[in-house]
Amino acid sequence: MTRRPRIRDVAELAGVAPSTVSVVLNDTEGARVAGSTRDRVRAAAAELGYVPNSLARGLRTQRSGTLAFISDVIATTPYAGQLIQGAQDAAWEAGYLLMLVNTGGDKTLEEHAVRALRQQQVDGALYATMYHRSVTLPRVLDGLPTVLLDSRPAEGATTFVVPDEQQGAQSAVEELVRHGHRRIGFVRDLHDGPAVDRRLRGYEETLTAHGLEVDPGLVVRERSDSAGGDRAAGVLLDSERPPSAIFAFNDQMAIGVYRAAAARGVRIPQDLSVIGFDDLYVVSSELTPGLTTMALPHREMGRLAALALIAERDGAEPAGEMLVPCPVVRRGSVGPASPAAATPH
Amino acid sequence: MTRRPRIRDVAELAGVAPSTVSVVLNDTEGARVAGSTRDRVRAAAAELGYVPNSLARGLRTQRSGTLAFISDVIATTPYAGQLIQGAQDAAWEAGYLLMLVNTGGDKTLEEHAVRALRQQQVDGALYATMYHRSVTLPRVLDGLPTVLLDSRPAEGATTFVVPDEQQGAQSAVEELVRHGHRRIGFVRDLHDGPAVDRRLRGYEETLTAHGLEVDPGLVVRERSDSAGGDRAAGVLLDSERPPSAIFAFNDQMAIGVYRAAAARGVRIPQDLSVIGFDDLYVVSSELTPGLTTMALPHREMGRLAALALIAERDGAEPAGEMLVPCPVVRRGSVGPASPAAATPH
DNA sequence: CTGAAAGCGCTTACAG
DNA sequence: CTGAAAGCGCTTACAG
Repeated sequence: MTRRPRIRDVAELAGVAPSTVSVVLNDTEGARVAGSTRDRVRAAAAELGYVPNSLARGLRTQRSGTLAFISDVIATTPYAGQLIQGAQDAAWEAGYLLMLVNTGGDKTLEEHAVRALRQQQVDGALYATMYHRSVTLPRVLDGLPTVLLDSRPAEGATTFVVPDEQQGAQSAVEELVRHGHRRIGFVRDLHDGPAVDRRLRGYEETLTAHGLEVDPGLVVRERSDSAGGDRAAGVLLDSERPPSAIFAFNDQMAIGVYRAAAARGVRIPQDLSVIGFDDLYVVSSELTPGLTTMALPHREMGRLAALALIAERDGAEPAGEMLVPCPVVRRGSVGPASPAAATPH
Repeated sequence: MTRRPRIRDVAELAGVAPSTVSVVLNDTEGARVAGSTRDRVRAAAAELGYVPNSLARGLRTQRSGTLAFISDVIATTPYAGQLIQGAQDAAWEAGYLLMLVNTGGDKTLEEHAVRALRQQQVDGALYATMYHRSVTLPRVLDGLPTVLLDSRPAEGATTFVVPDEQQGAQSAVEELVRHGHRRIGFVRDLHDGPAVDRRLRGYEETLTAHGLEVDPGLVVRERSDSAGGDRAAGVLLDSERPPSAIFAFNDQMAIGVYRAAAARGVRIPQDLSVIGFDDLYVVSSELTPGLTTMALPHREMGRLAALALIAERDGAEPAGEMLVPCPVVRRGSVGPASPAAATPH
């Protein structure tokens, strides 16, 4: 393998100075180069297969053309890929490449990693978390343009991109109301957090907006896994006045709702409508009937975050909170409310 | 934010030349520097929070300290994370950072991306695919140390890291034989490929090794999704002499096996044992009973690939084929063979 | 044991 | 319209 050509090789072949090659290949503003010279330079570069060395360029311009993608354990979840994909696509279009680091939530590793990333002169950082939560940025990130992905800053005014949880919950409930449901249960996570808080608010406000009663007895707290969903739905289905529809905090809990229904001979969607959240596709598409659920717009979030980061790096004002809408994905778990709804048989 | 310190700043503070700082901080071989000088340099570096600029270093040393991770659509599958995580961990330990590019299988994009990556002077490339298959490396990669991840080279002697499919199938069948099964069905993918070919061979050879009949009627070809698994298992369960156990090509097909069994009143594992492949955890752990399956060692594969790549970059001979064992993950779908096995009731 | 010089491969004022 | 020079921040022979 022969050595890669340098700018000087192109200059010699074209019979010009290296600086002229640089100016031509970069289309430098305000530099006047004769058309014939341009052509000669371009031809020479093409002939040699010249590709500029980004390290040398970065050293000179103080821009590396790379962005850090730092995440806790995100890359190991099924969603992560979309977040990365979206960020990468937007970065790519703007001429940036992503340097990836997964910290596994280890703060010491995180600090070392950020140091290594800064050493590589990344132009900015995307800081992503596994699910929507509140975080404190590590100090090593100080001074580097940073955008949070799927989390919000516990302090400070860092730009952040998160799903519009409240709108998602609102759309979910409206989907049910539209099908005639009037008593709608909500099986929620045990713990509070940005996601559950906003989904709960969206649920309550939408009920109110439609003149429906907000019955605390219809909201059951449980662990946010399928077993928890099973138990929570059990409480609802076994109550005096069972709901005709259940909105599950997430798809894992929705699996449990299916189980609770099956155990009681309650059919979905004939006797009970179910709507989930997250669109964990391996789950939602494999259930019978398929689960109607709110999708988390990970790809779009990744795109927007990268775009915002690049803009800030280029001097734009921090964008602050960026909410990305969650679209409904209709499968088969929502049907019309029937008078006999949720009555065990 | 004040400008980051350069090596000259450290040198001035320590009262030495920049070259001495470099030698001390890099622990350069064969360079004799007085202990007291070393201490002064280290103290000065620490005081200023000095971090060398990798771009400048890379320009000089012709090593960027970065590795490319190129994949088709891998980052969007649940497995991808582990592959990346393993590669990243190993790279990190060796002082490398990963630059990620997802091509989505687009060859034009791939070519541009590789060019950009080479422009960034990556020291080597990991080329990963979504599932075990045969690939032809793009020419733009010529001359760059490369290791294939989860795929094998259609031509050439590129080092590649893949799961040991045959051993996996062997372990799966032995797990069933150990439980007394003698008639074991195999529901396989419609198409041939490195994975299915080797799993089939492992299945057949293990049966033979145990003196069991290899009945072509026990191998059913279908689409490798749950619907396909459902149909294939149906054929097996409805046959004259149904098997007491089914080995599914992958977990998606295993879901279908569960469905076919349920539809016929065949209980798992009492009447029928099932073992899958892939350990698609969202699936395998949510089924009832939990699915016993062969895990794809993605994390380990990522580790080994990165290690092999770095070794080659450092002058080692290409390692060729690297097989990584697939461990069995026991849940609840394998039980003892019973005489009444798989008899519908 | 330590320092001065050259050079990695670019880009950017600055001359002409 | 084009070229010569300086410099980005390091490391590496080479002197001394």
